[in-house]
Amino acid sequence: MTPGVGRNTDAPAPRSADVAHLAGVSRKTVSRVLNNEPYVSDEARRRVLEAAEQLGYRLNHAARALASGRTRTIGVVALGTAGYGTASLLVHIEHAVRDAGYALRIVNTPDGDPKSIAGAVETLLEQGVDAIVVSEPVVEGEVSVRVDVPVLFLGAPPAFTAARTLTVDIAAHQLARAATEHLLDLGHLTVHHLAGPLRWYASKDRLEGWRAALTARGARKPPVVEGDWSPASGHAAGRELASDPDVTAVFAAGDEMAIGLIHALREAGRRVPQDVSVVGFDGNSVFAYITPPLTTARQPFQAAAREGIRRLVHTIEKPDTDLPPPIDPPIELILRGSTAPPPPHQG
Amino acid sequence: MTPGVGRNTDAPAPRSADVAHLAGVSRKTVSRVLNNEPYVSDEARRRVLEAAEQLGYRLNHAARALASGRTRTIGVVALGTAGYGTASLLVHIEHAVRDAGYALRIVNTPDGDPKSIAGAVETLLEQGVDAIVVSEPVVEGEVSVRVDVPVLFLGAPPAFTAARTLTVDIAAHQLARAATEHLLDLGHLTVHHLAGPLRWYASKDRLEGWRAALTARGARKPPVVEGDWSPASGHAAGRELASDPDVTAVFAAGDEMAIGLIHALREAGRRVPQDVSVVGFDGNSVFAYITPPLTTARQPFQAAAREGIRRLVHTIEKPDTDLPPPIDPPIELILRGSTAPPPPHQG
DNA sequence: TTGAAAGCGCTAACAC
DNA sequence: GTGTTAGCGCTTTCAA
Repeated sequence: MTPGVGRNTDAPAPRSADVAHLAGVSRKTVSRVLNNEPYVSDEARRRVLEAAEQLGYRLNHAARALASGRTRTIGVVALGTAGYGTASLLVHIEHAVRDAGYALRIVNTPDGDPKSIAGAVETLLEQGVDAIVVSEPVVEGEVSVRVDVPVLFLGAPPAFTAARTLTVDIAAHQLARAATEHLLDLGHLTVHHLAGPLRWYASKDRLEGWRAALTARGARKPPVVEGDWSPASGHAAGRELASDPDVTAVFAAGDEMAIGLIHALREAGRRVPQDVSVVGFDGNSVFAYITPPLTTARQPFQAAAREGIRRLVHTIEKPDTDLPPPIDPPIELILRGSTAPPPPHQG
Repeated sequence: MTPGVGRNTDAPAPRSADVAHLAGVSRKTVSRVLNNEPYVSDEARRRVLEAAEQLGYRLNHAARALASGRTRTIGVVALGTAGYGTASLLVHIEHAVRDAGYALRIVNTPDGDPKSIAGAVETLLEQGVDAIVVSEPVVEGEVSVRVDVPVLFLGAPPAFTAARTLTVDIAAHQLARAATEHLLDLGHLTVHHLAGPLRWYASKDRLEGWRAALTARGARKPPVVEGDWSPASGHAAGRELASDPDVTAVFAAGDEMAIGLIHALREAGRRVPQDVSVVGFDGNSVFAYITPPLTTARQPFQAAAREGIRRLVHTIEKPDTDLPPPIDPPIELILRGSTAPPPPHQG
């Protein structure tokens, strides 16, 4: 029963013609069966499947792509290095893509500036993809590529123009706002913000959510501190903020920066959460097990990936019909131990 | 200068024949230039490149693959969910693959049992790849697939037989041994072990490194506790171990399990590192910023990915020449604050 | 150093 | 329901 057993290993791989011959049908019928097309008798279908199995037949995707003009592959431009966020999003994208019956090509771009993104897109287009996913691109200038396949921008507005452009929000703005409001609700007079690199769209988005919350409550808007997503940058920011006694609450744009920040605060003798409250951003569950457990805003990576790929595949396969209505991603703030009411006011 | 500007967007994409025509050469010469083959005059090369640029020409990989039988693509069977280890390895593989001039296809397999791996390999083979990378497969039964491309097993022995099989070690055994020895050197009478799922090869490898260290020193071998890589499983294991006063040192097979473990120990009133020392495994730098900072064994992901892809590409391109000699991956134990000498003996 | 012809394995369009 | 014919865009002979 093991496919290929007994077949001479040096023999050329079987082609659809071999299957057709063995099944006693034409190549076209084989093709129909393999593509689940209608108008094939059950009997023919059965014989084809049996013959394919018996020969250990594997369809040649390159030939199919060449003949059909479609690759059944989705390309992803992944951003940044091995952070939890990127990795998590990628896993969910892979899953959604495979569920949809597509293959996945990935190109990573350590820095997501327009030029690198353009290069990555160009690479994917040349490799052959039916659509492209760009995750959280950095905004800063225009990307100029000729793109004739649909493009999905995850968690950011379009960074370049394509034939068909889709956008799926990851609700970062609302999450940032919810995180900030949580701190204000606890009684903090204001909330400081440790942002990601400000040239990243993701950073701006979170920053605006934070700012919107402060504006809505009429709270003072302290200057923003800029990090680079790394725990080291959070640590550096923490040293700075620790020296300012007015700082009682900080919203960090990433969990890892939050961890570095908390470490610096404690080194400076400021307790978390008794003296300073900290909220992170991402939702990595490992930070539930540190001391103090990190309160954080969970990004709905899975929902966003599913929804995005669903819309993308729809655009590939039924370009003329309307897209299904968007599903709003869930907003989830995970309350743990790093936040508390502010310390009593020290005249 | 922008490629494609001014070209009618609805016009068919230019083919190599169009480039040949514009450059005044044959299609074969265009092909030679694009593949960096010898025997092309500088003049012809220049004209071809210029024409390609002018037309915004993009080579069709599907056609090339069909004609040449080579895809210039490497497929990766990625294991597990979004852990730091997997993600980090993947990023380094992507980098190495791209440096080598290859494209990347990825199939993820949440559980790495033989059947899932066989399915993933089959999928990649059908999509078309020149080689396959299998990262840290689980051992448990045989995988039966007919594989006629070279396969690289990263951090584990071959999980199935292929035409050509390569192996690159991630030095987990040595790292586990070094981690255990570090604890013994501090004066601990023995070291407990929190392992990953024992059906994973990676778990067994680390377990054996731990056991080898104990054997070499003639230390008692306590029963192994089994986790599932998650911080929650580390936490559960920690509750168990905390109740045993003989436990003064634990080597955890993953950083995240170590974090959960430490949390449980502290909840039970056992201080880390004063009462119990803990060493993790992976090397995620964020855990340098928690309290206490985690001592851990850093896995040489980058070195292993580079070395593995280098050997794989050699096997694809020069199958008849000898492989370059293997480069031993570096062993790196990162000493931080979660380890200390054992507490004074309590008669 | 270059080119002409043949064909990679599949699907599209159209006949039956 | 099924088969026939003609390519998809490239590389591979092999000849010049």
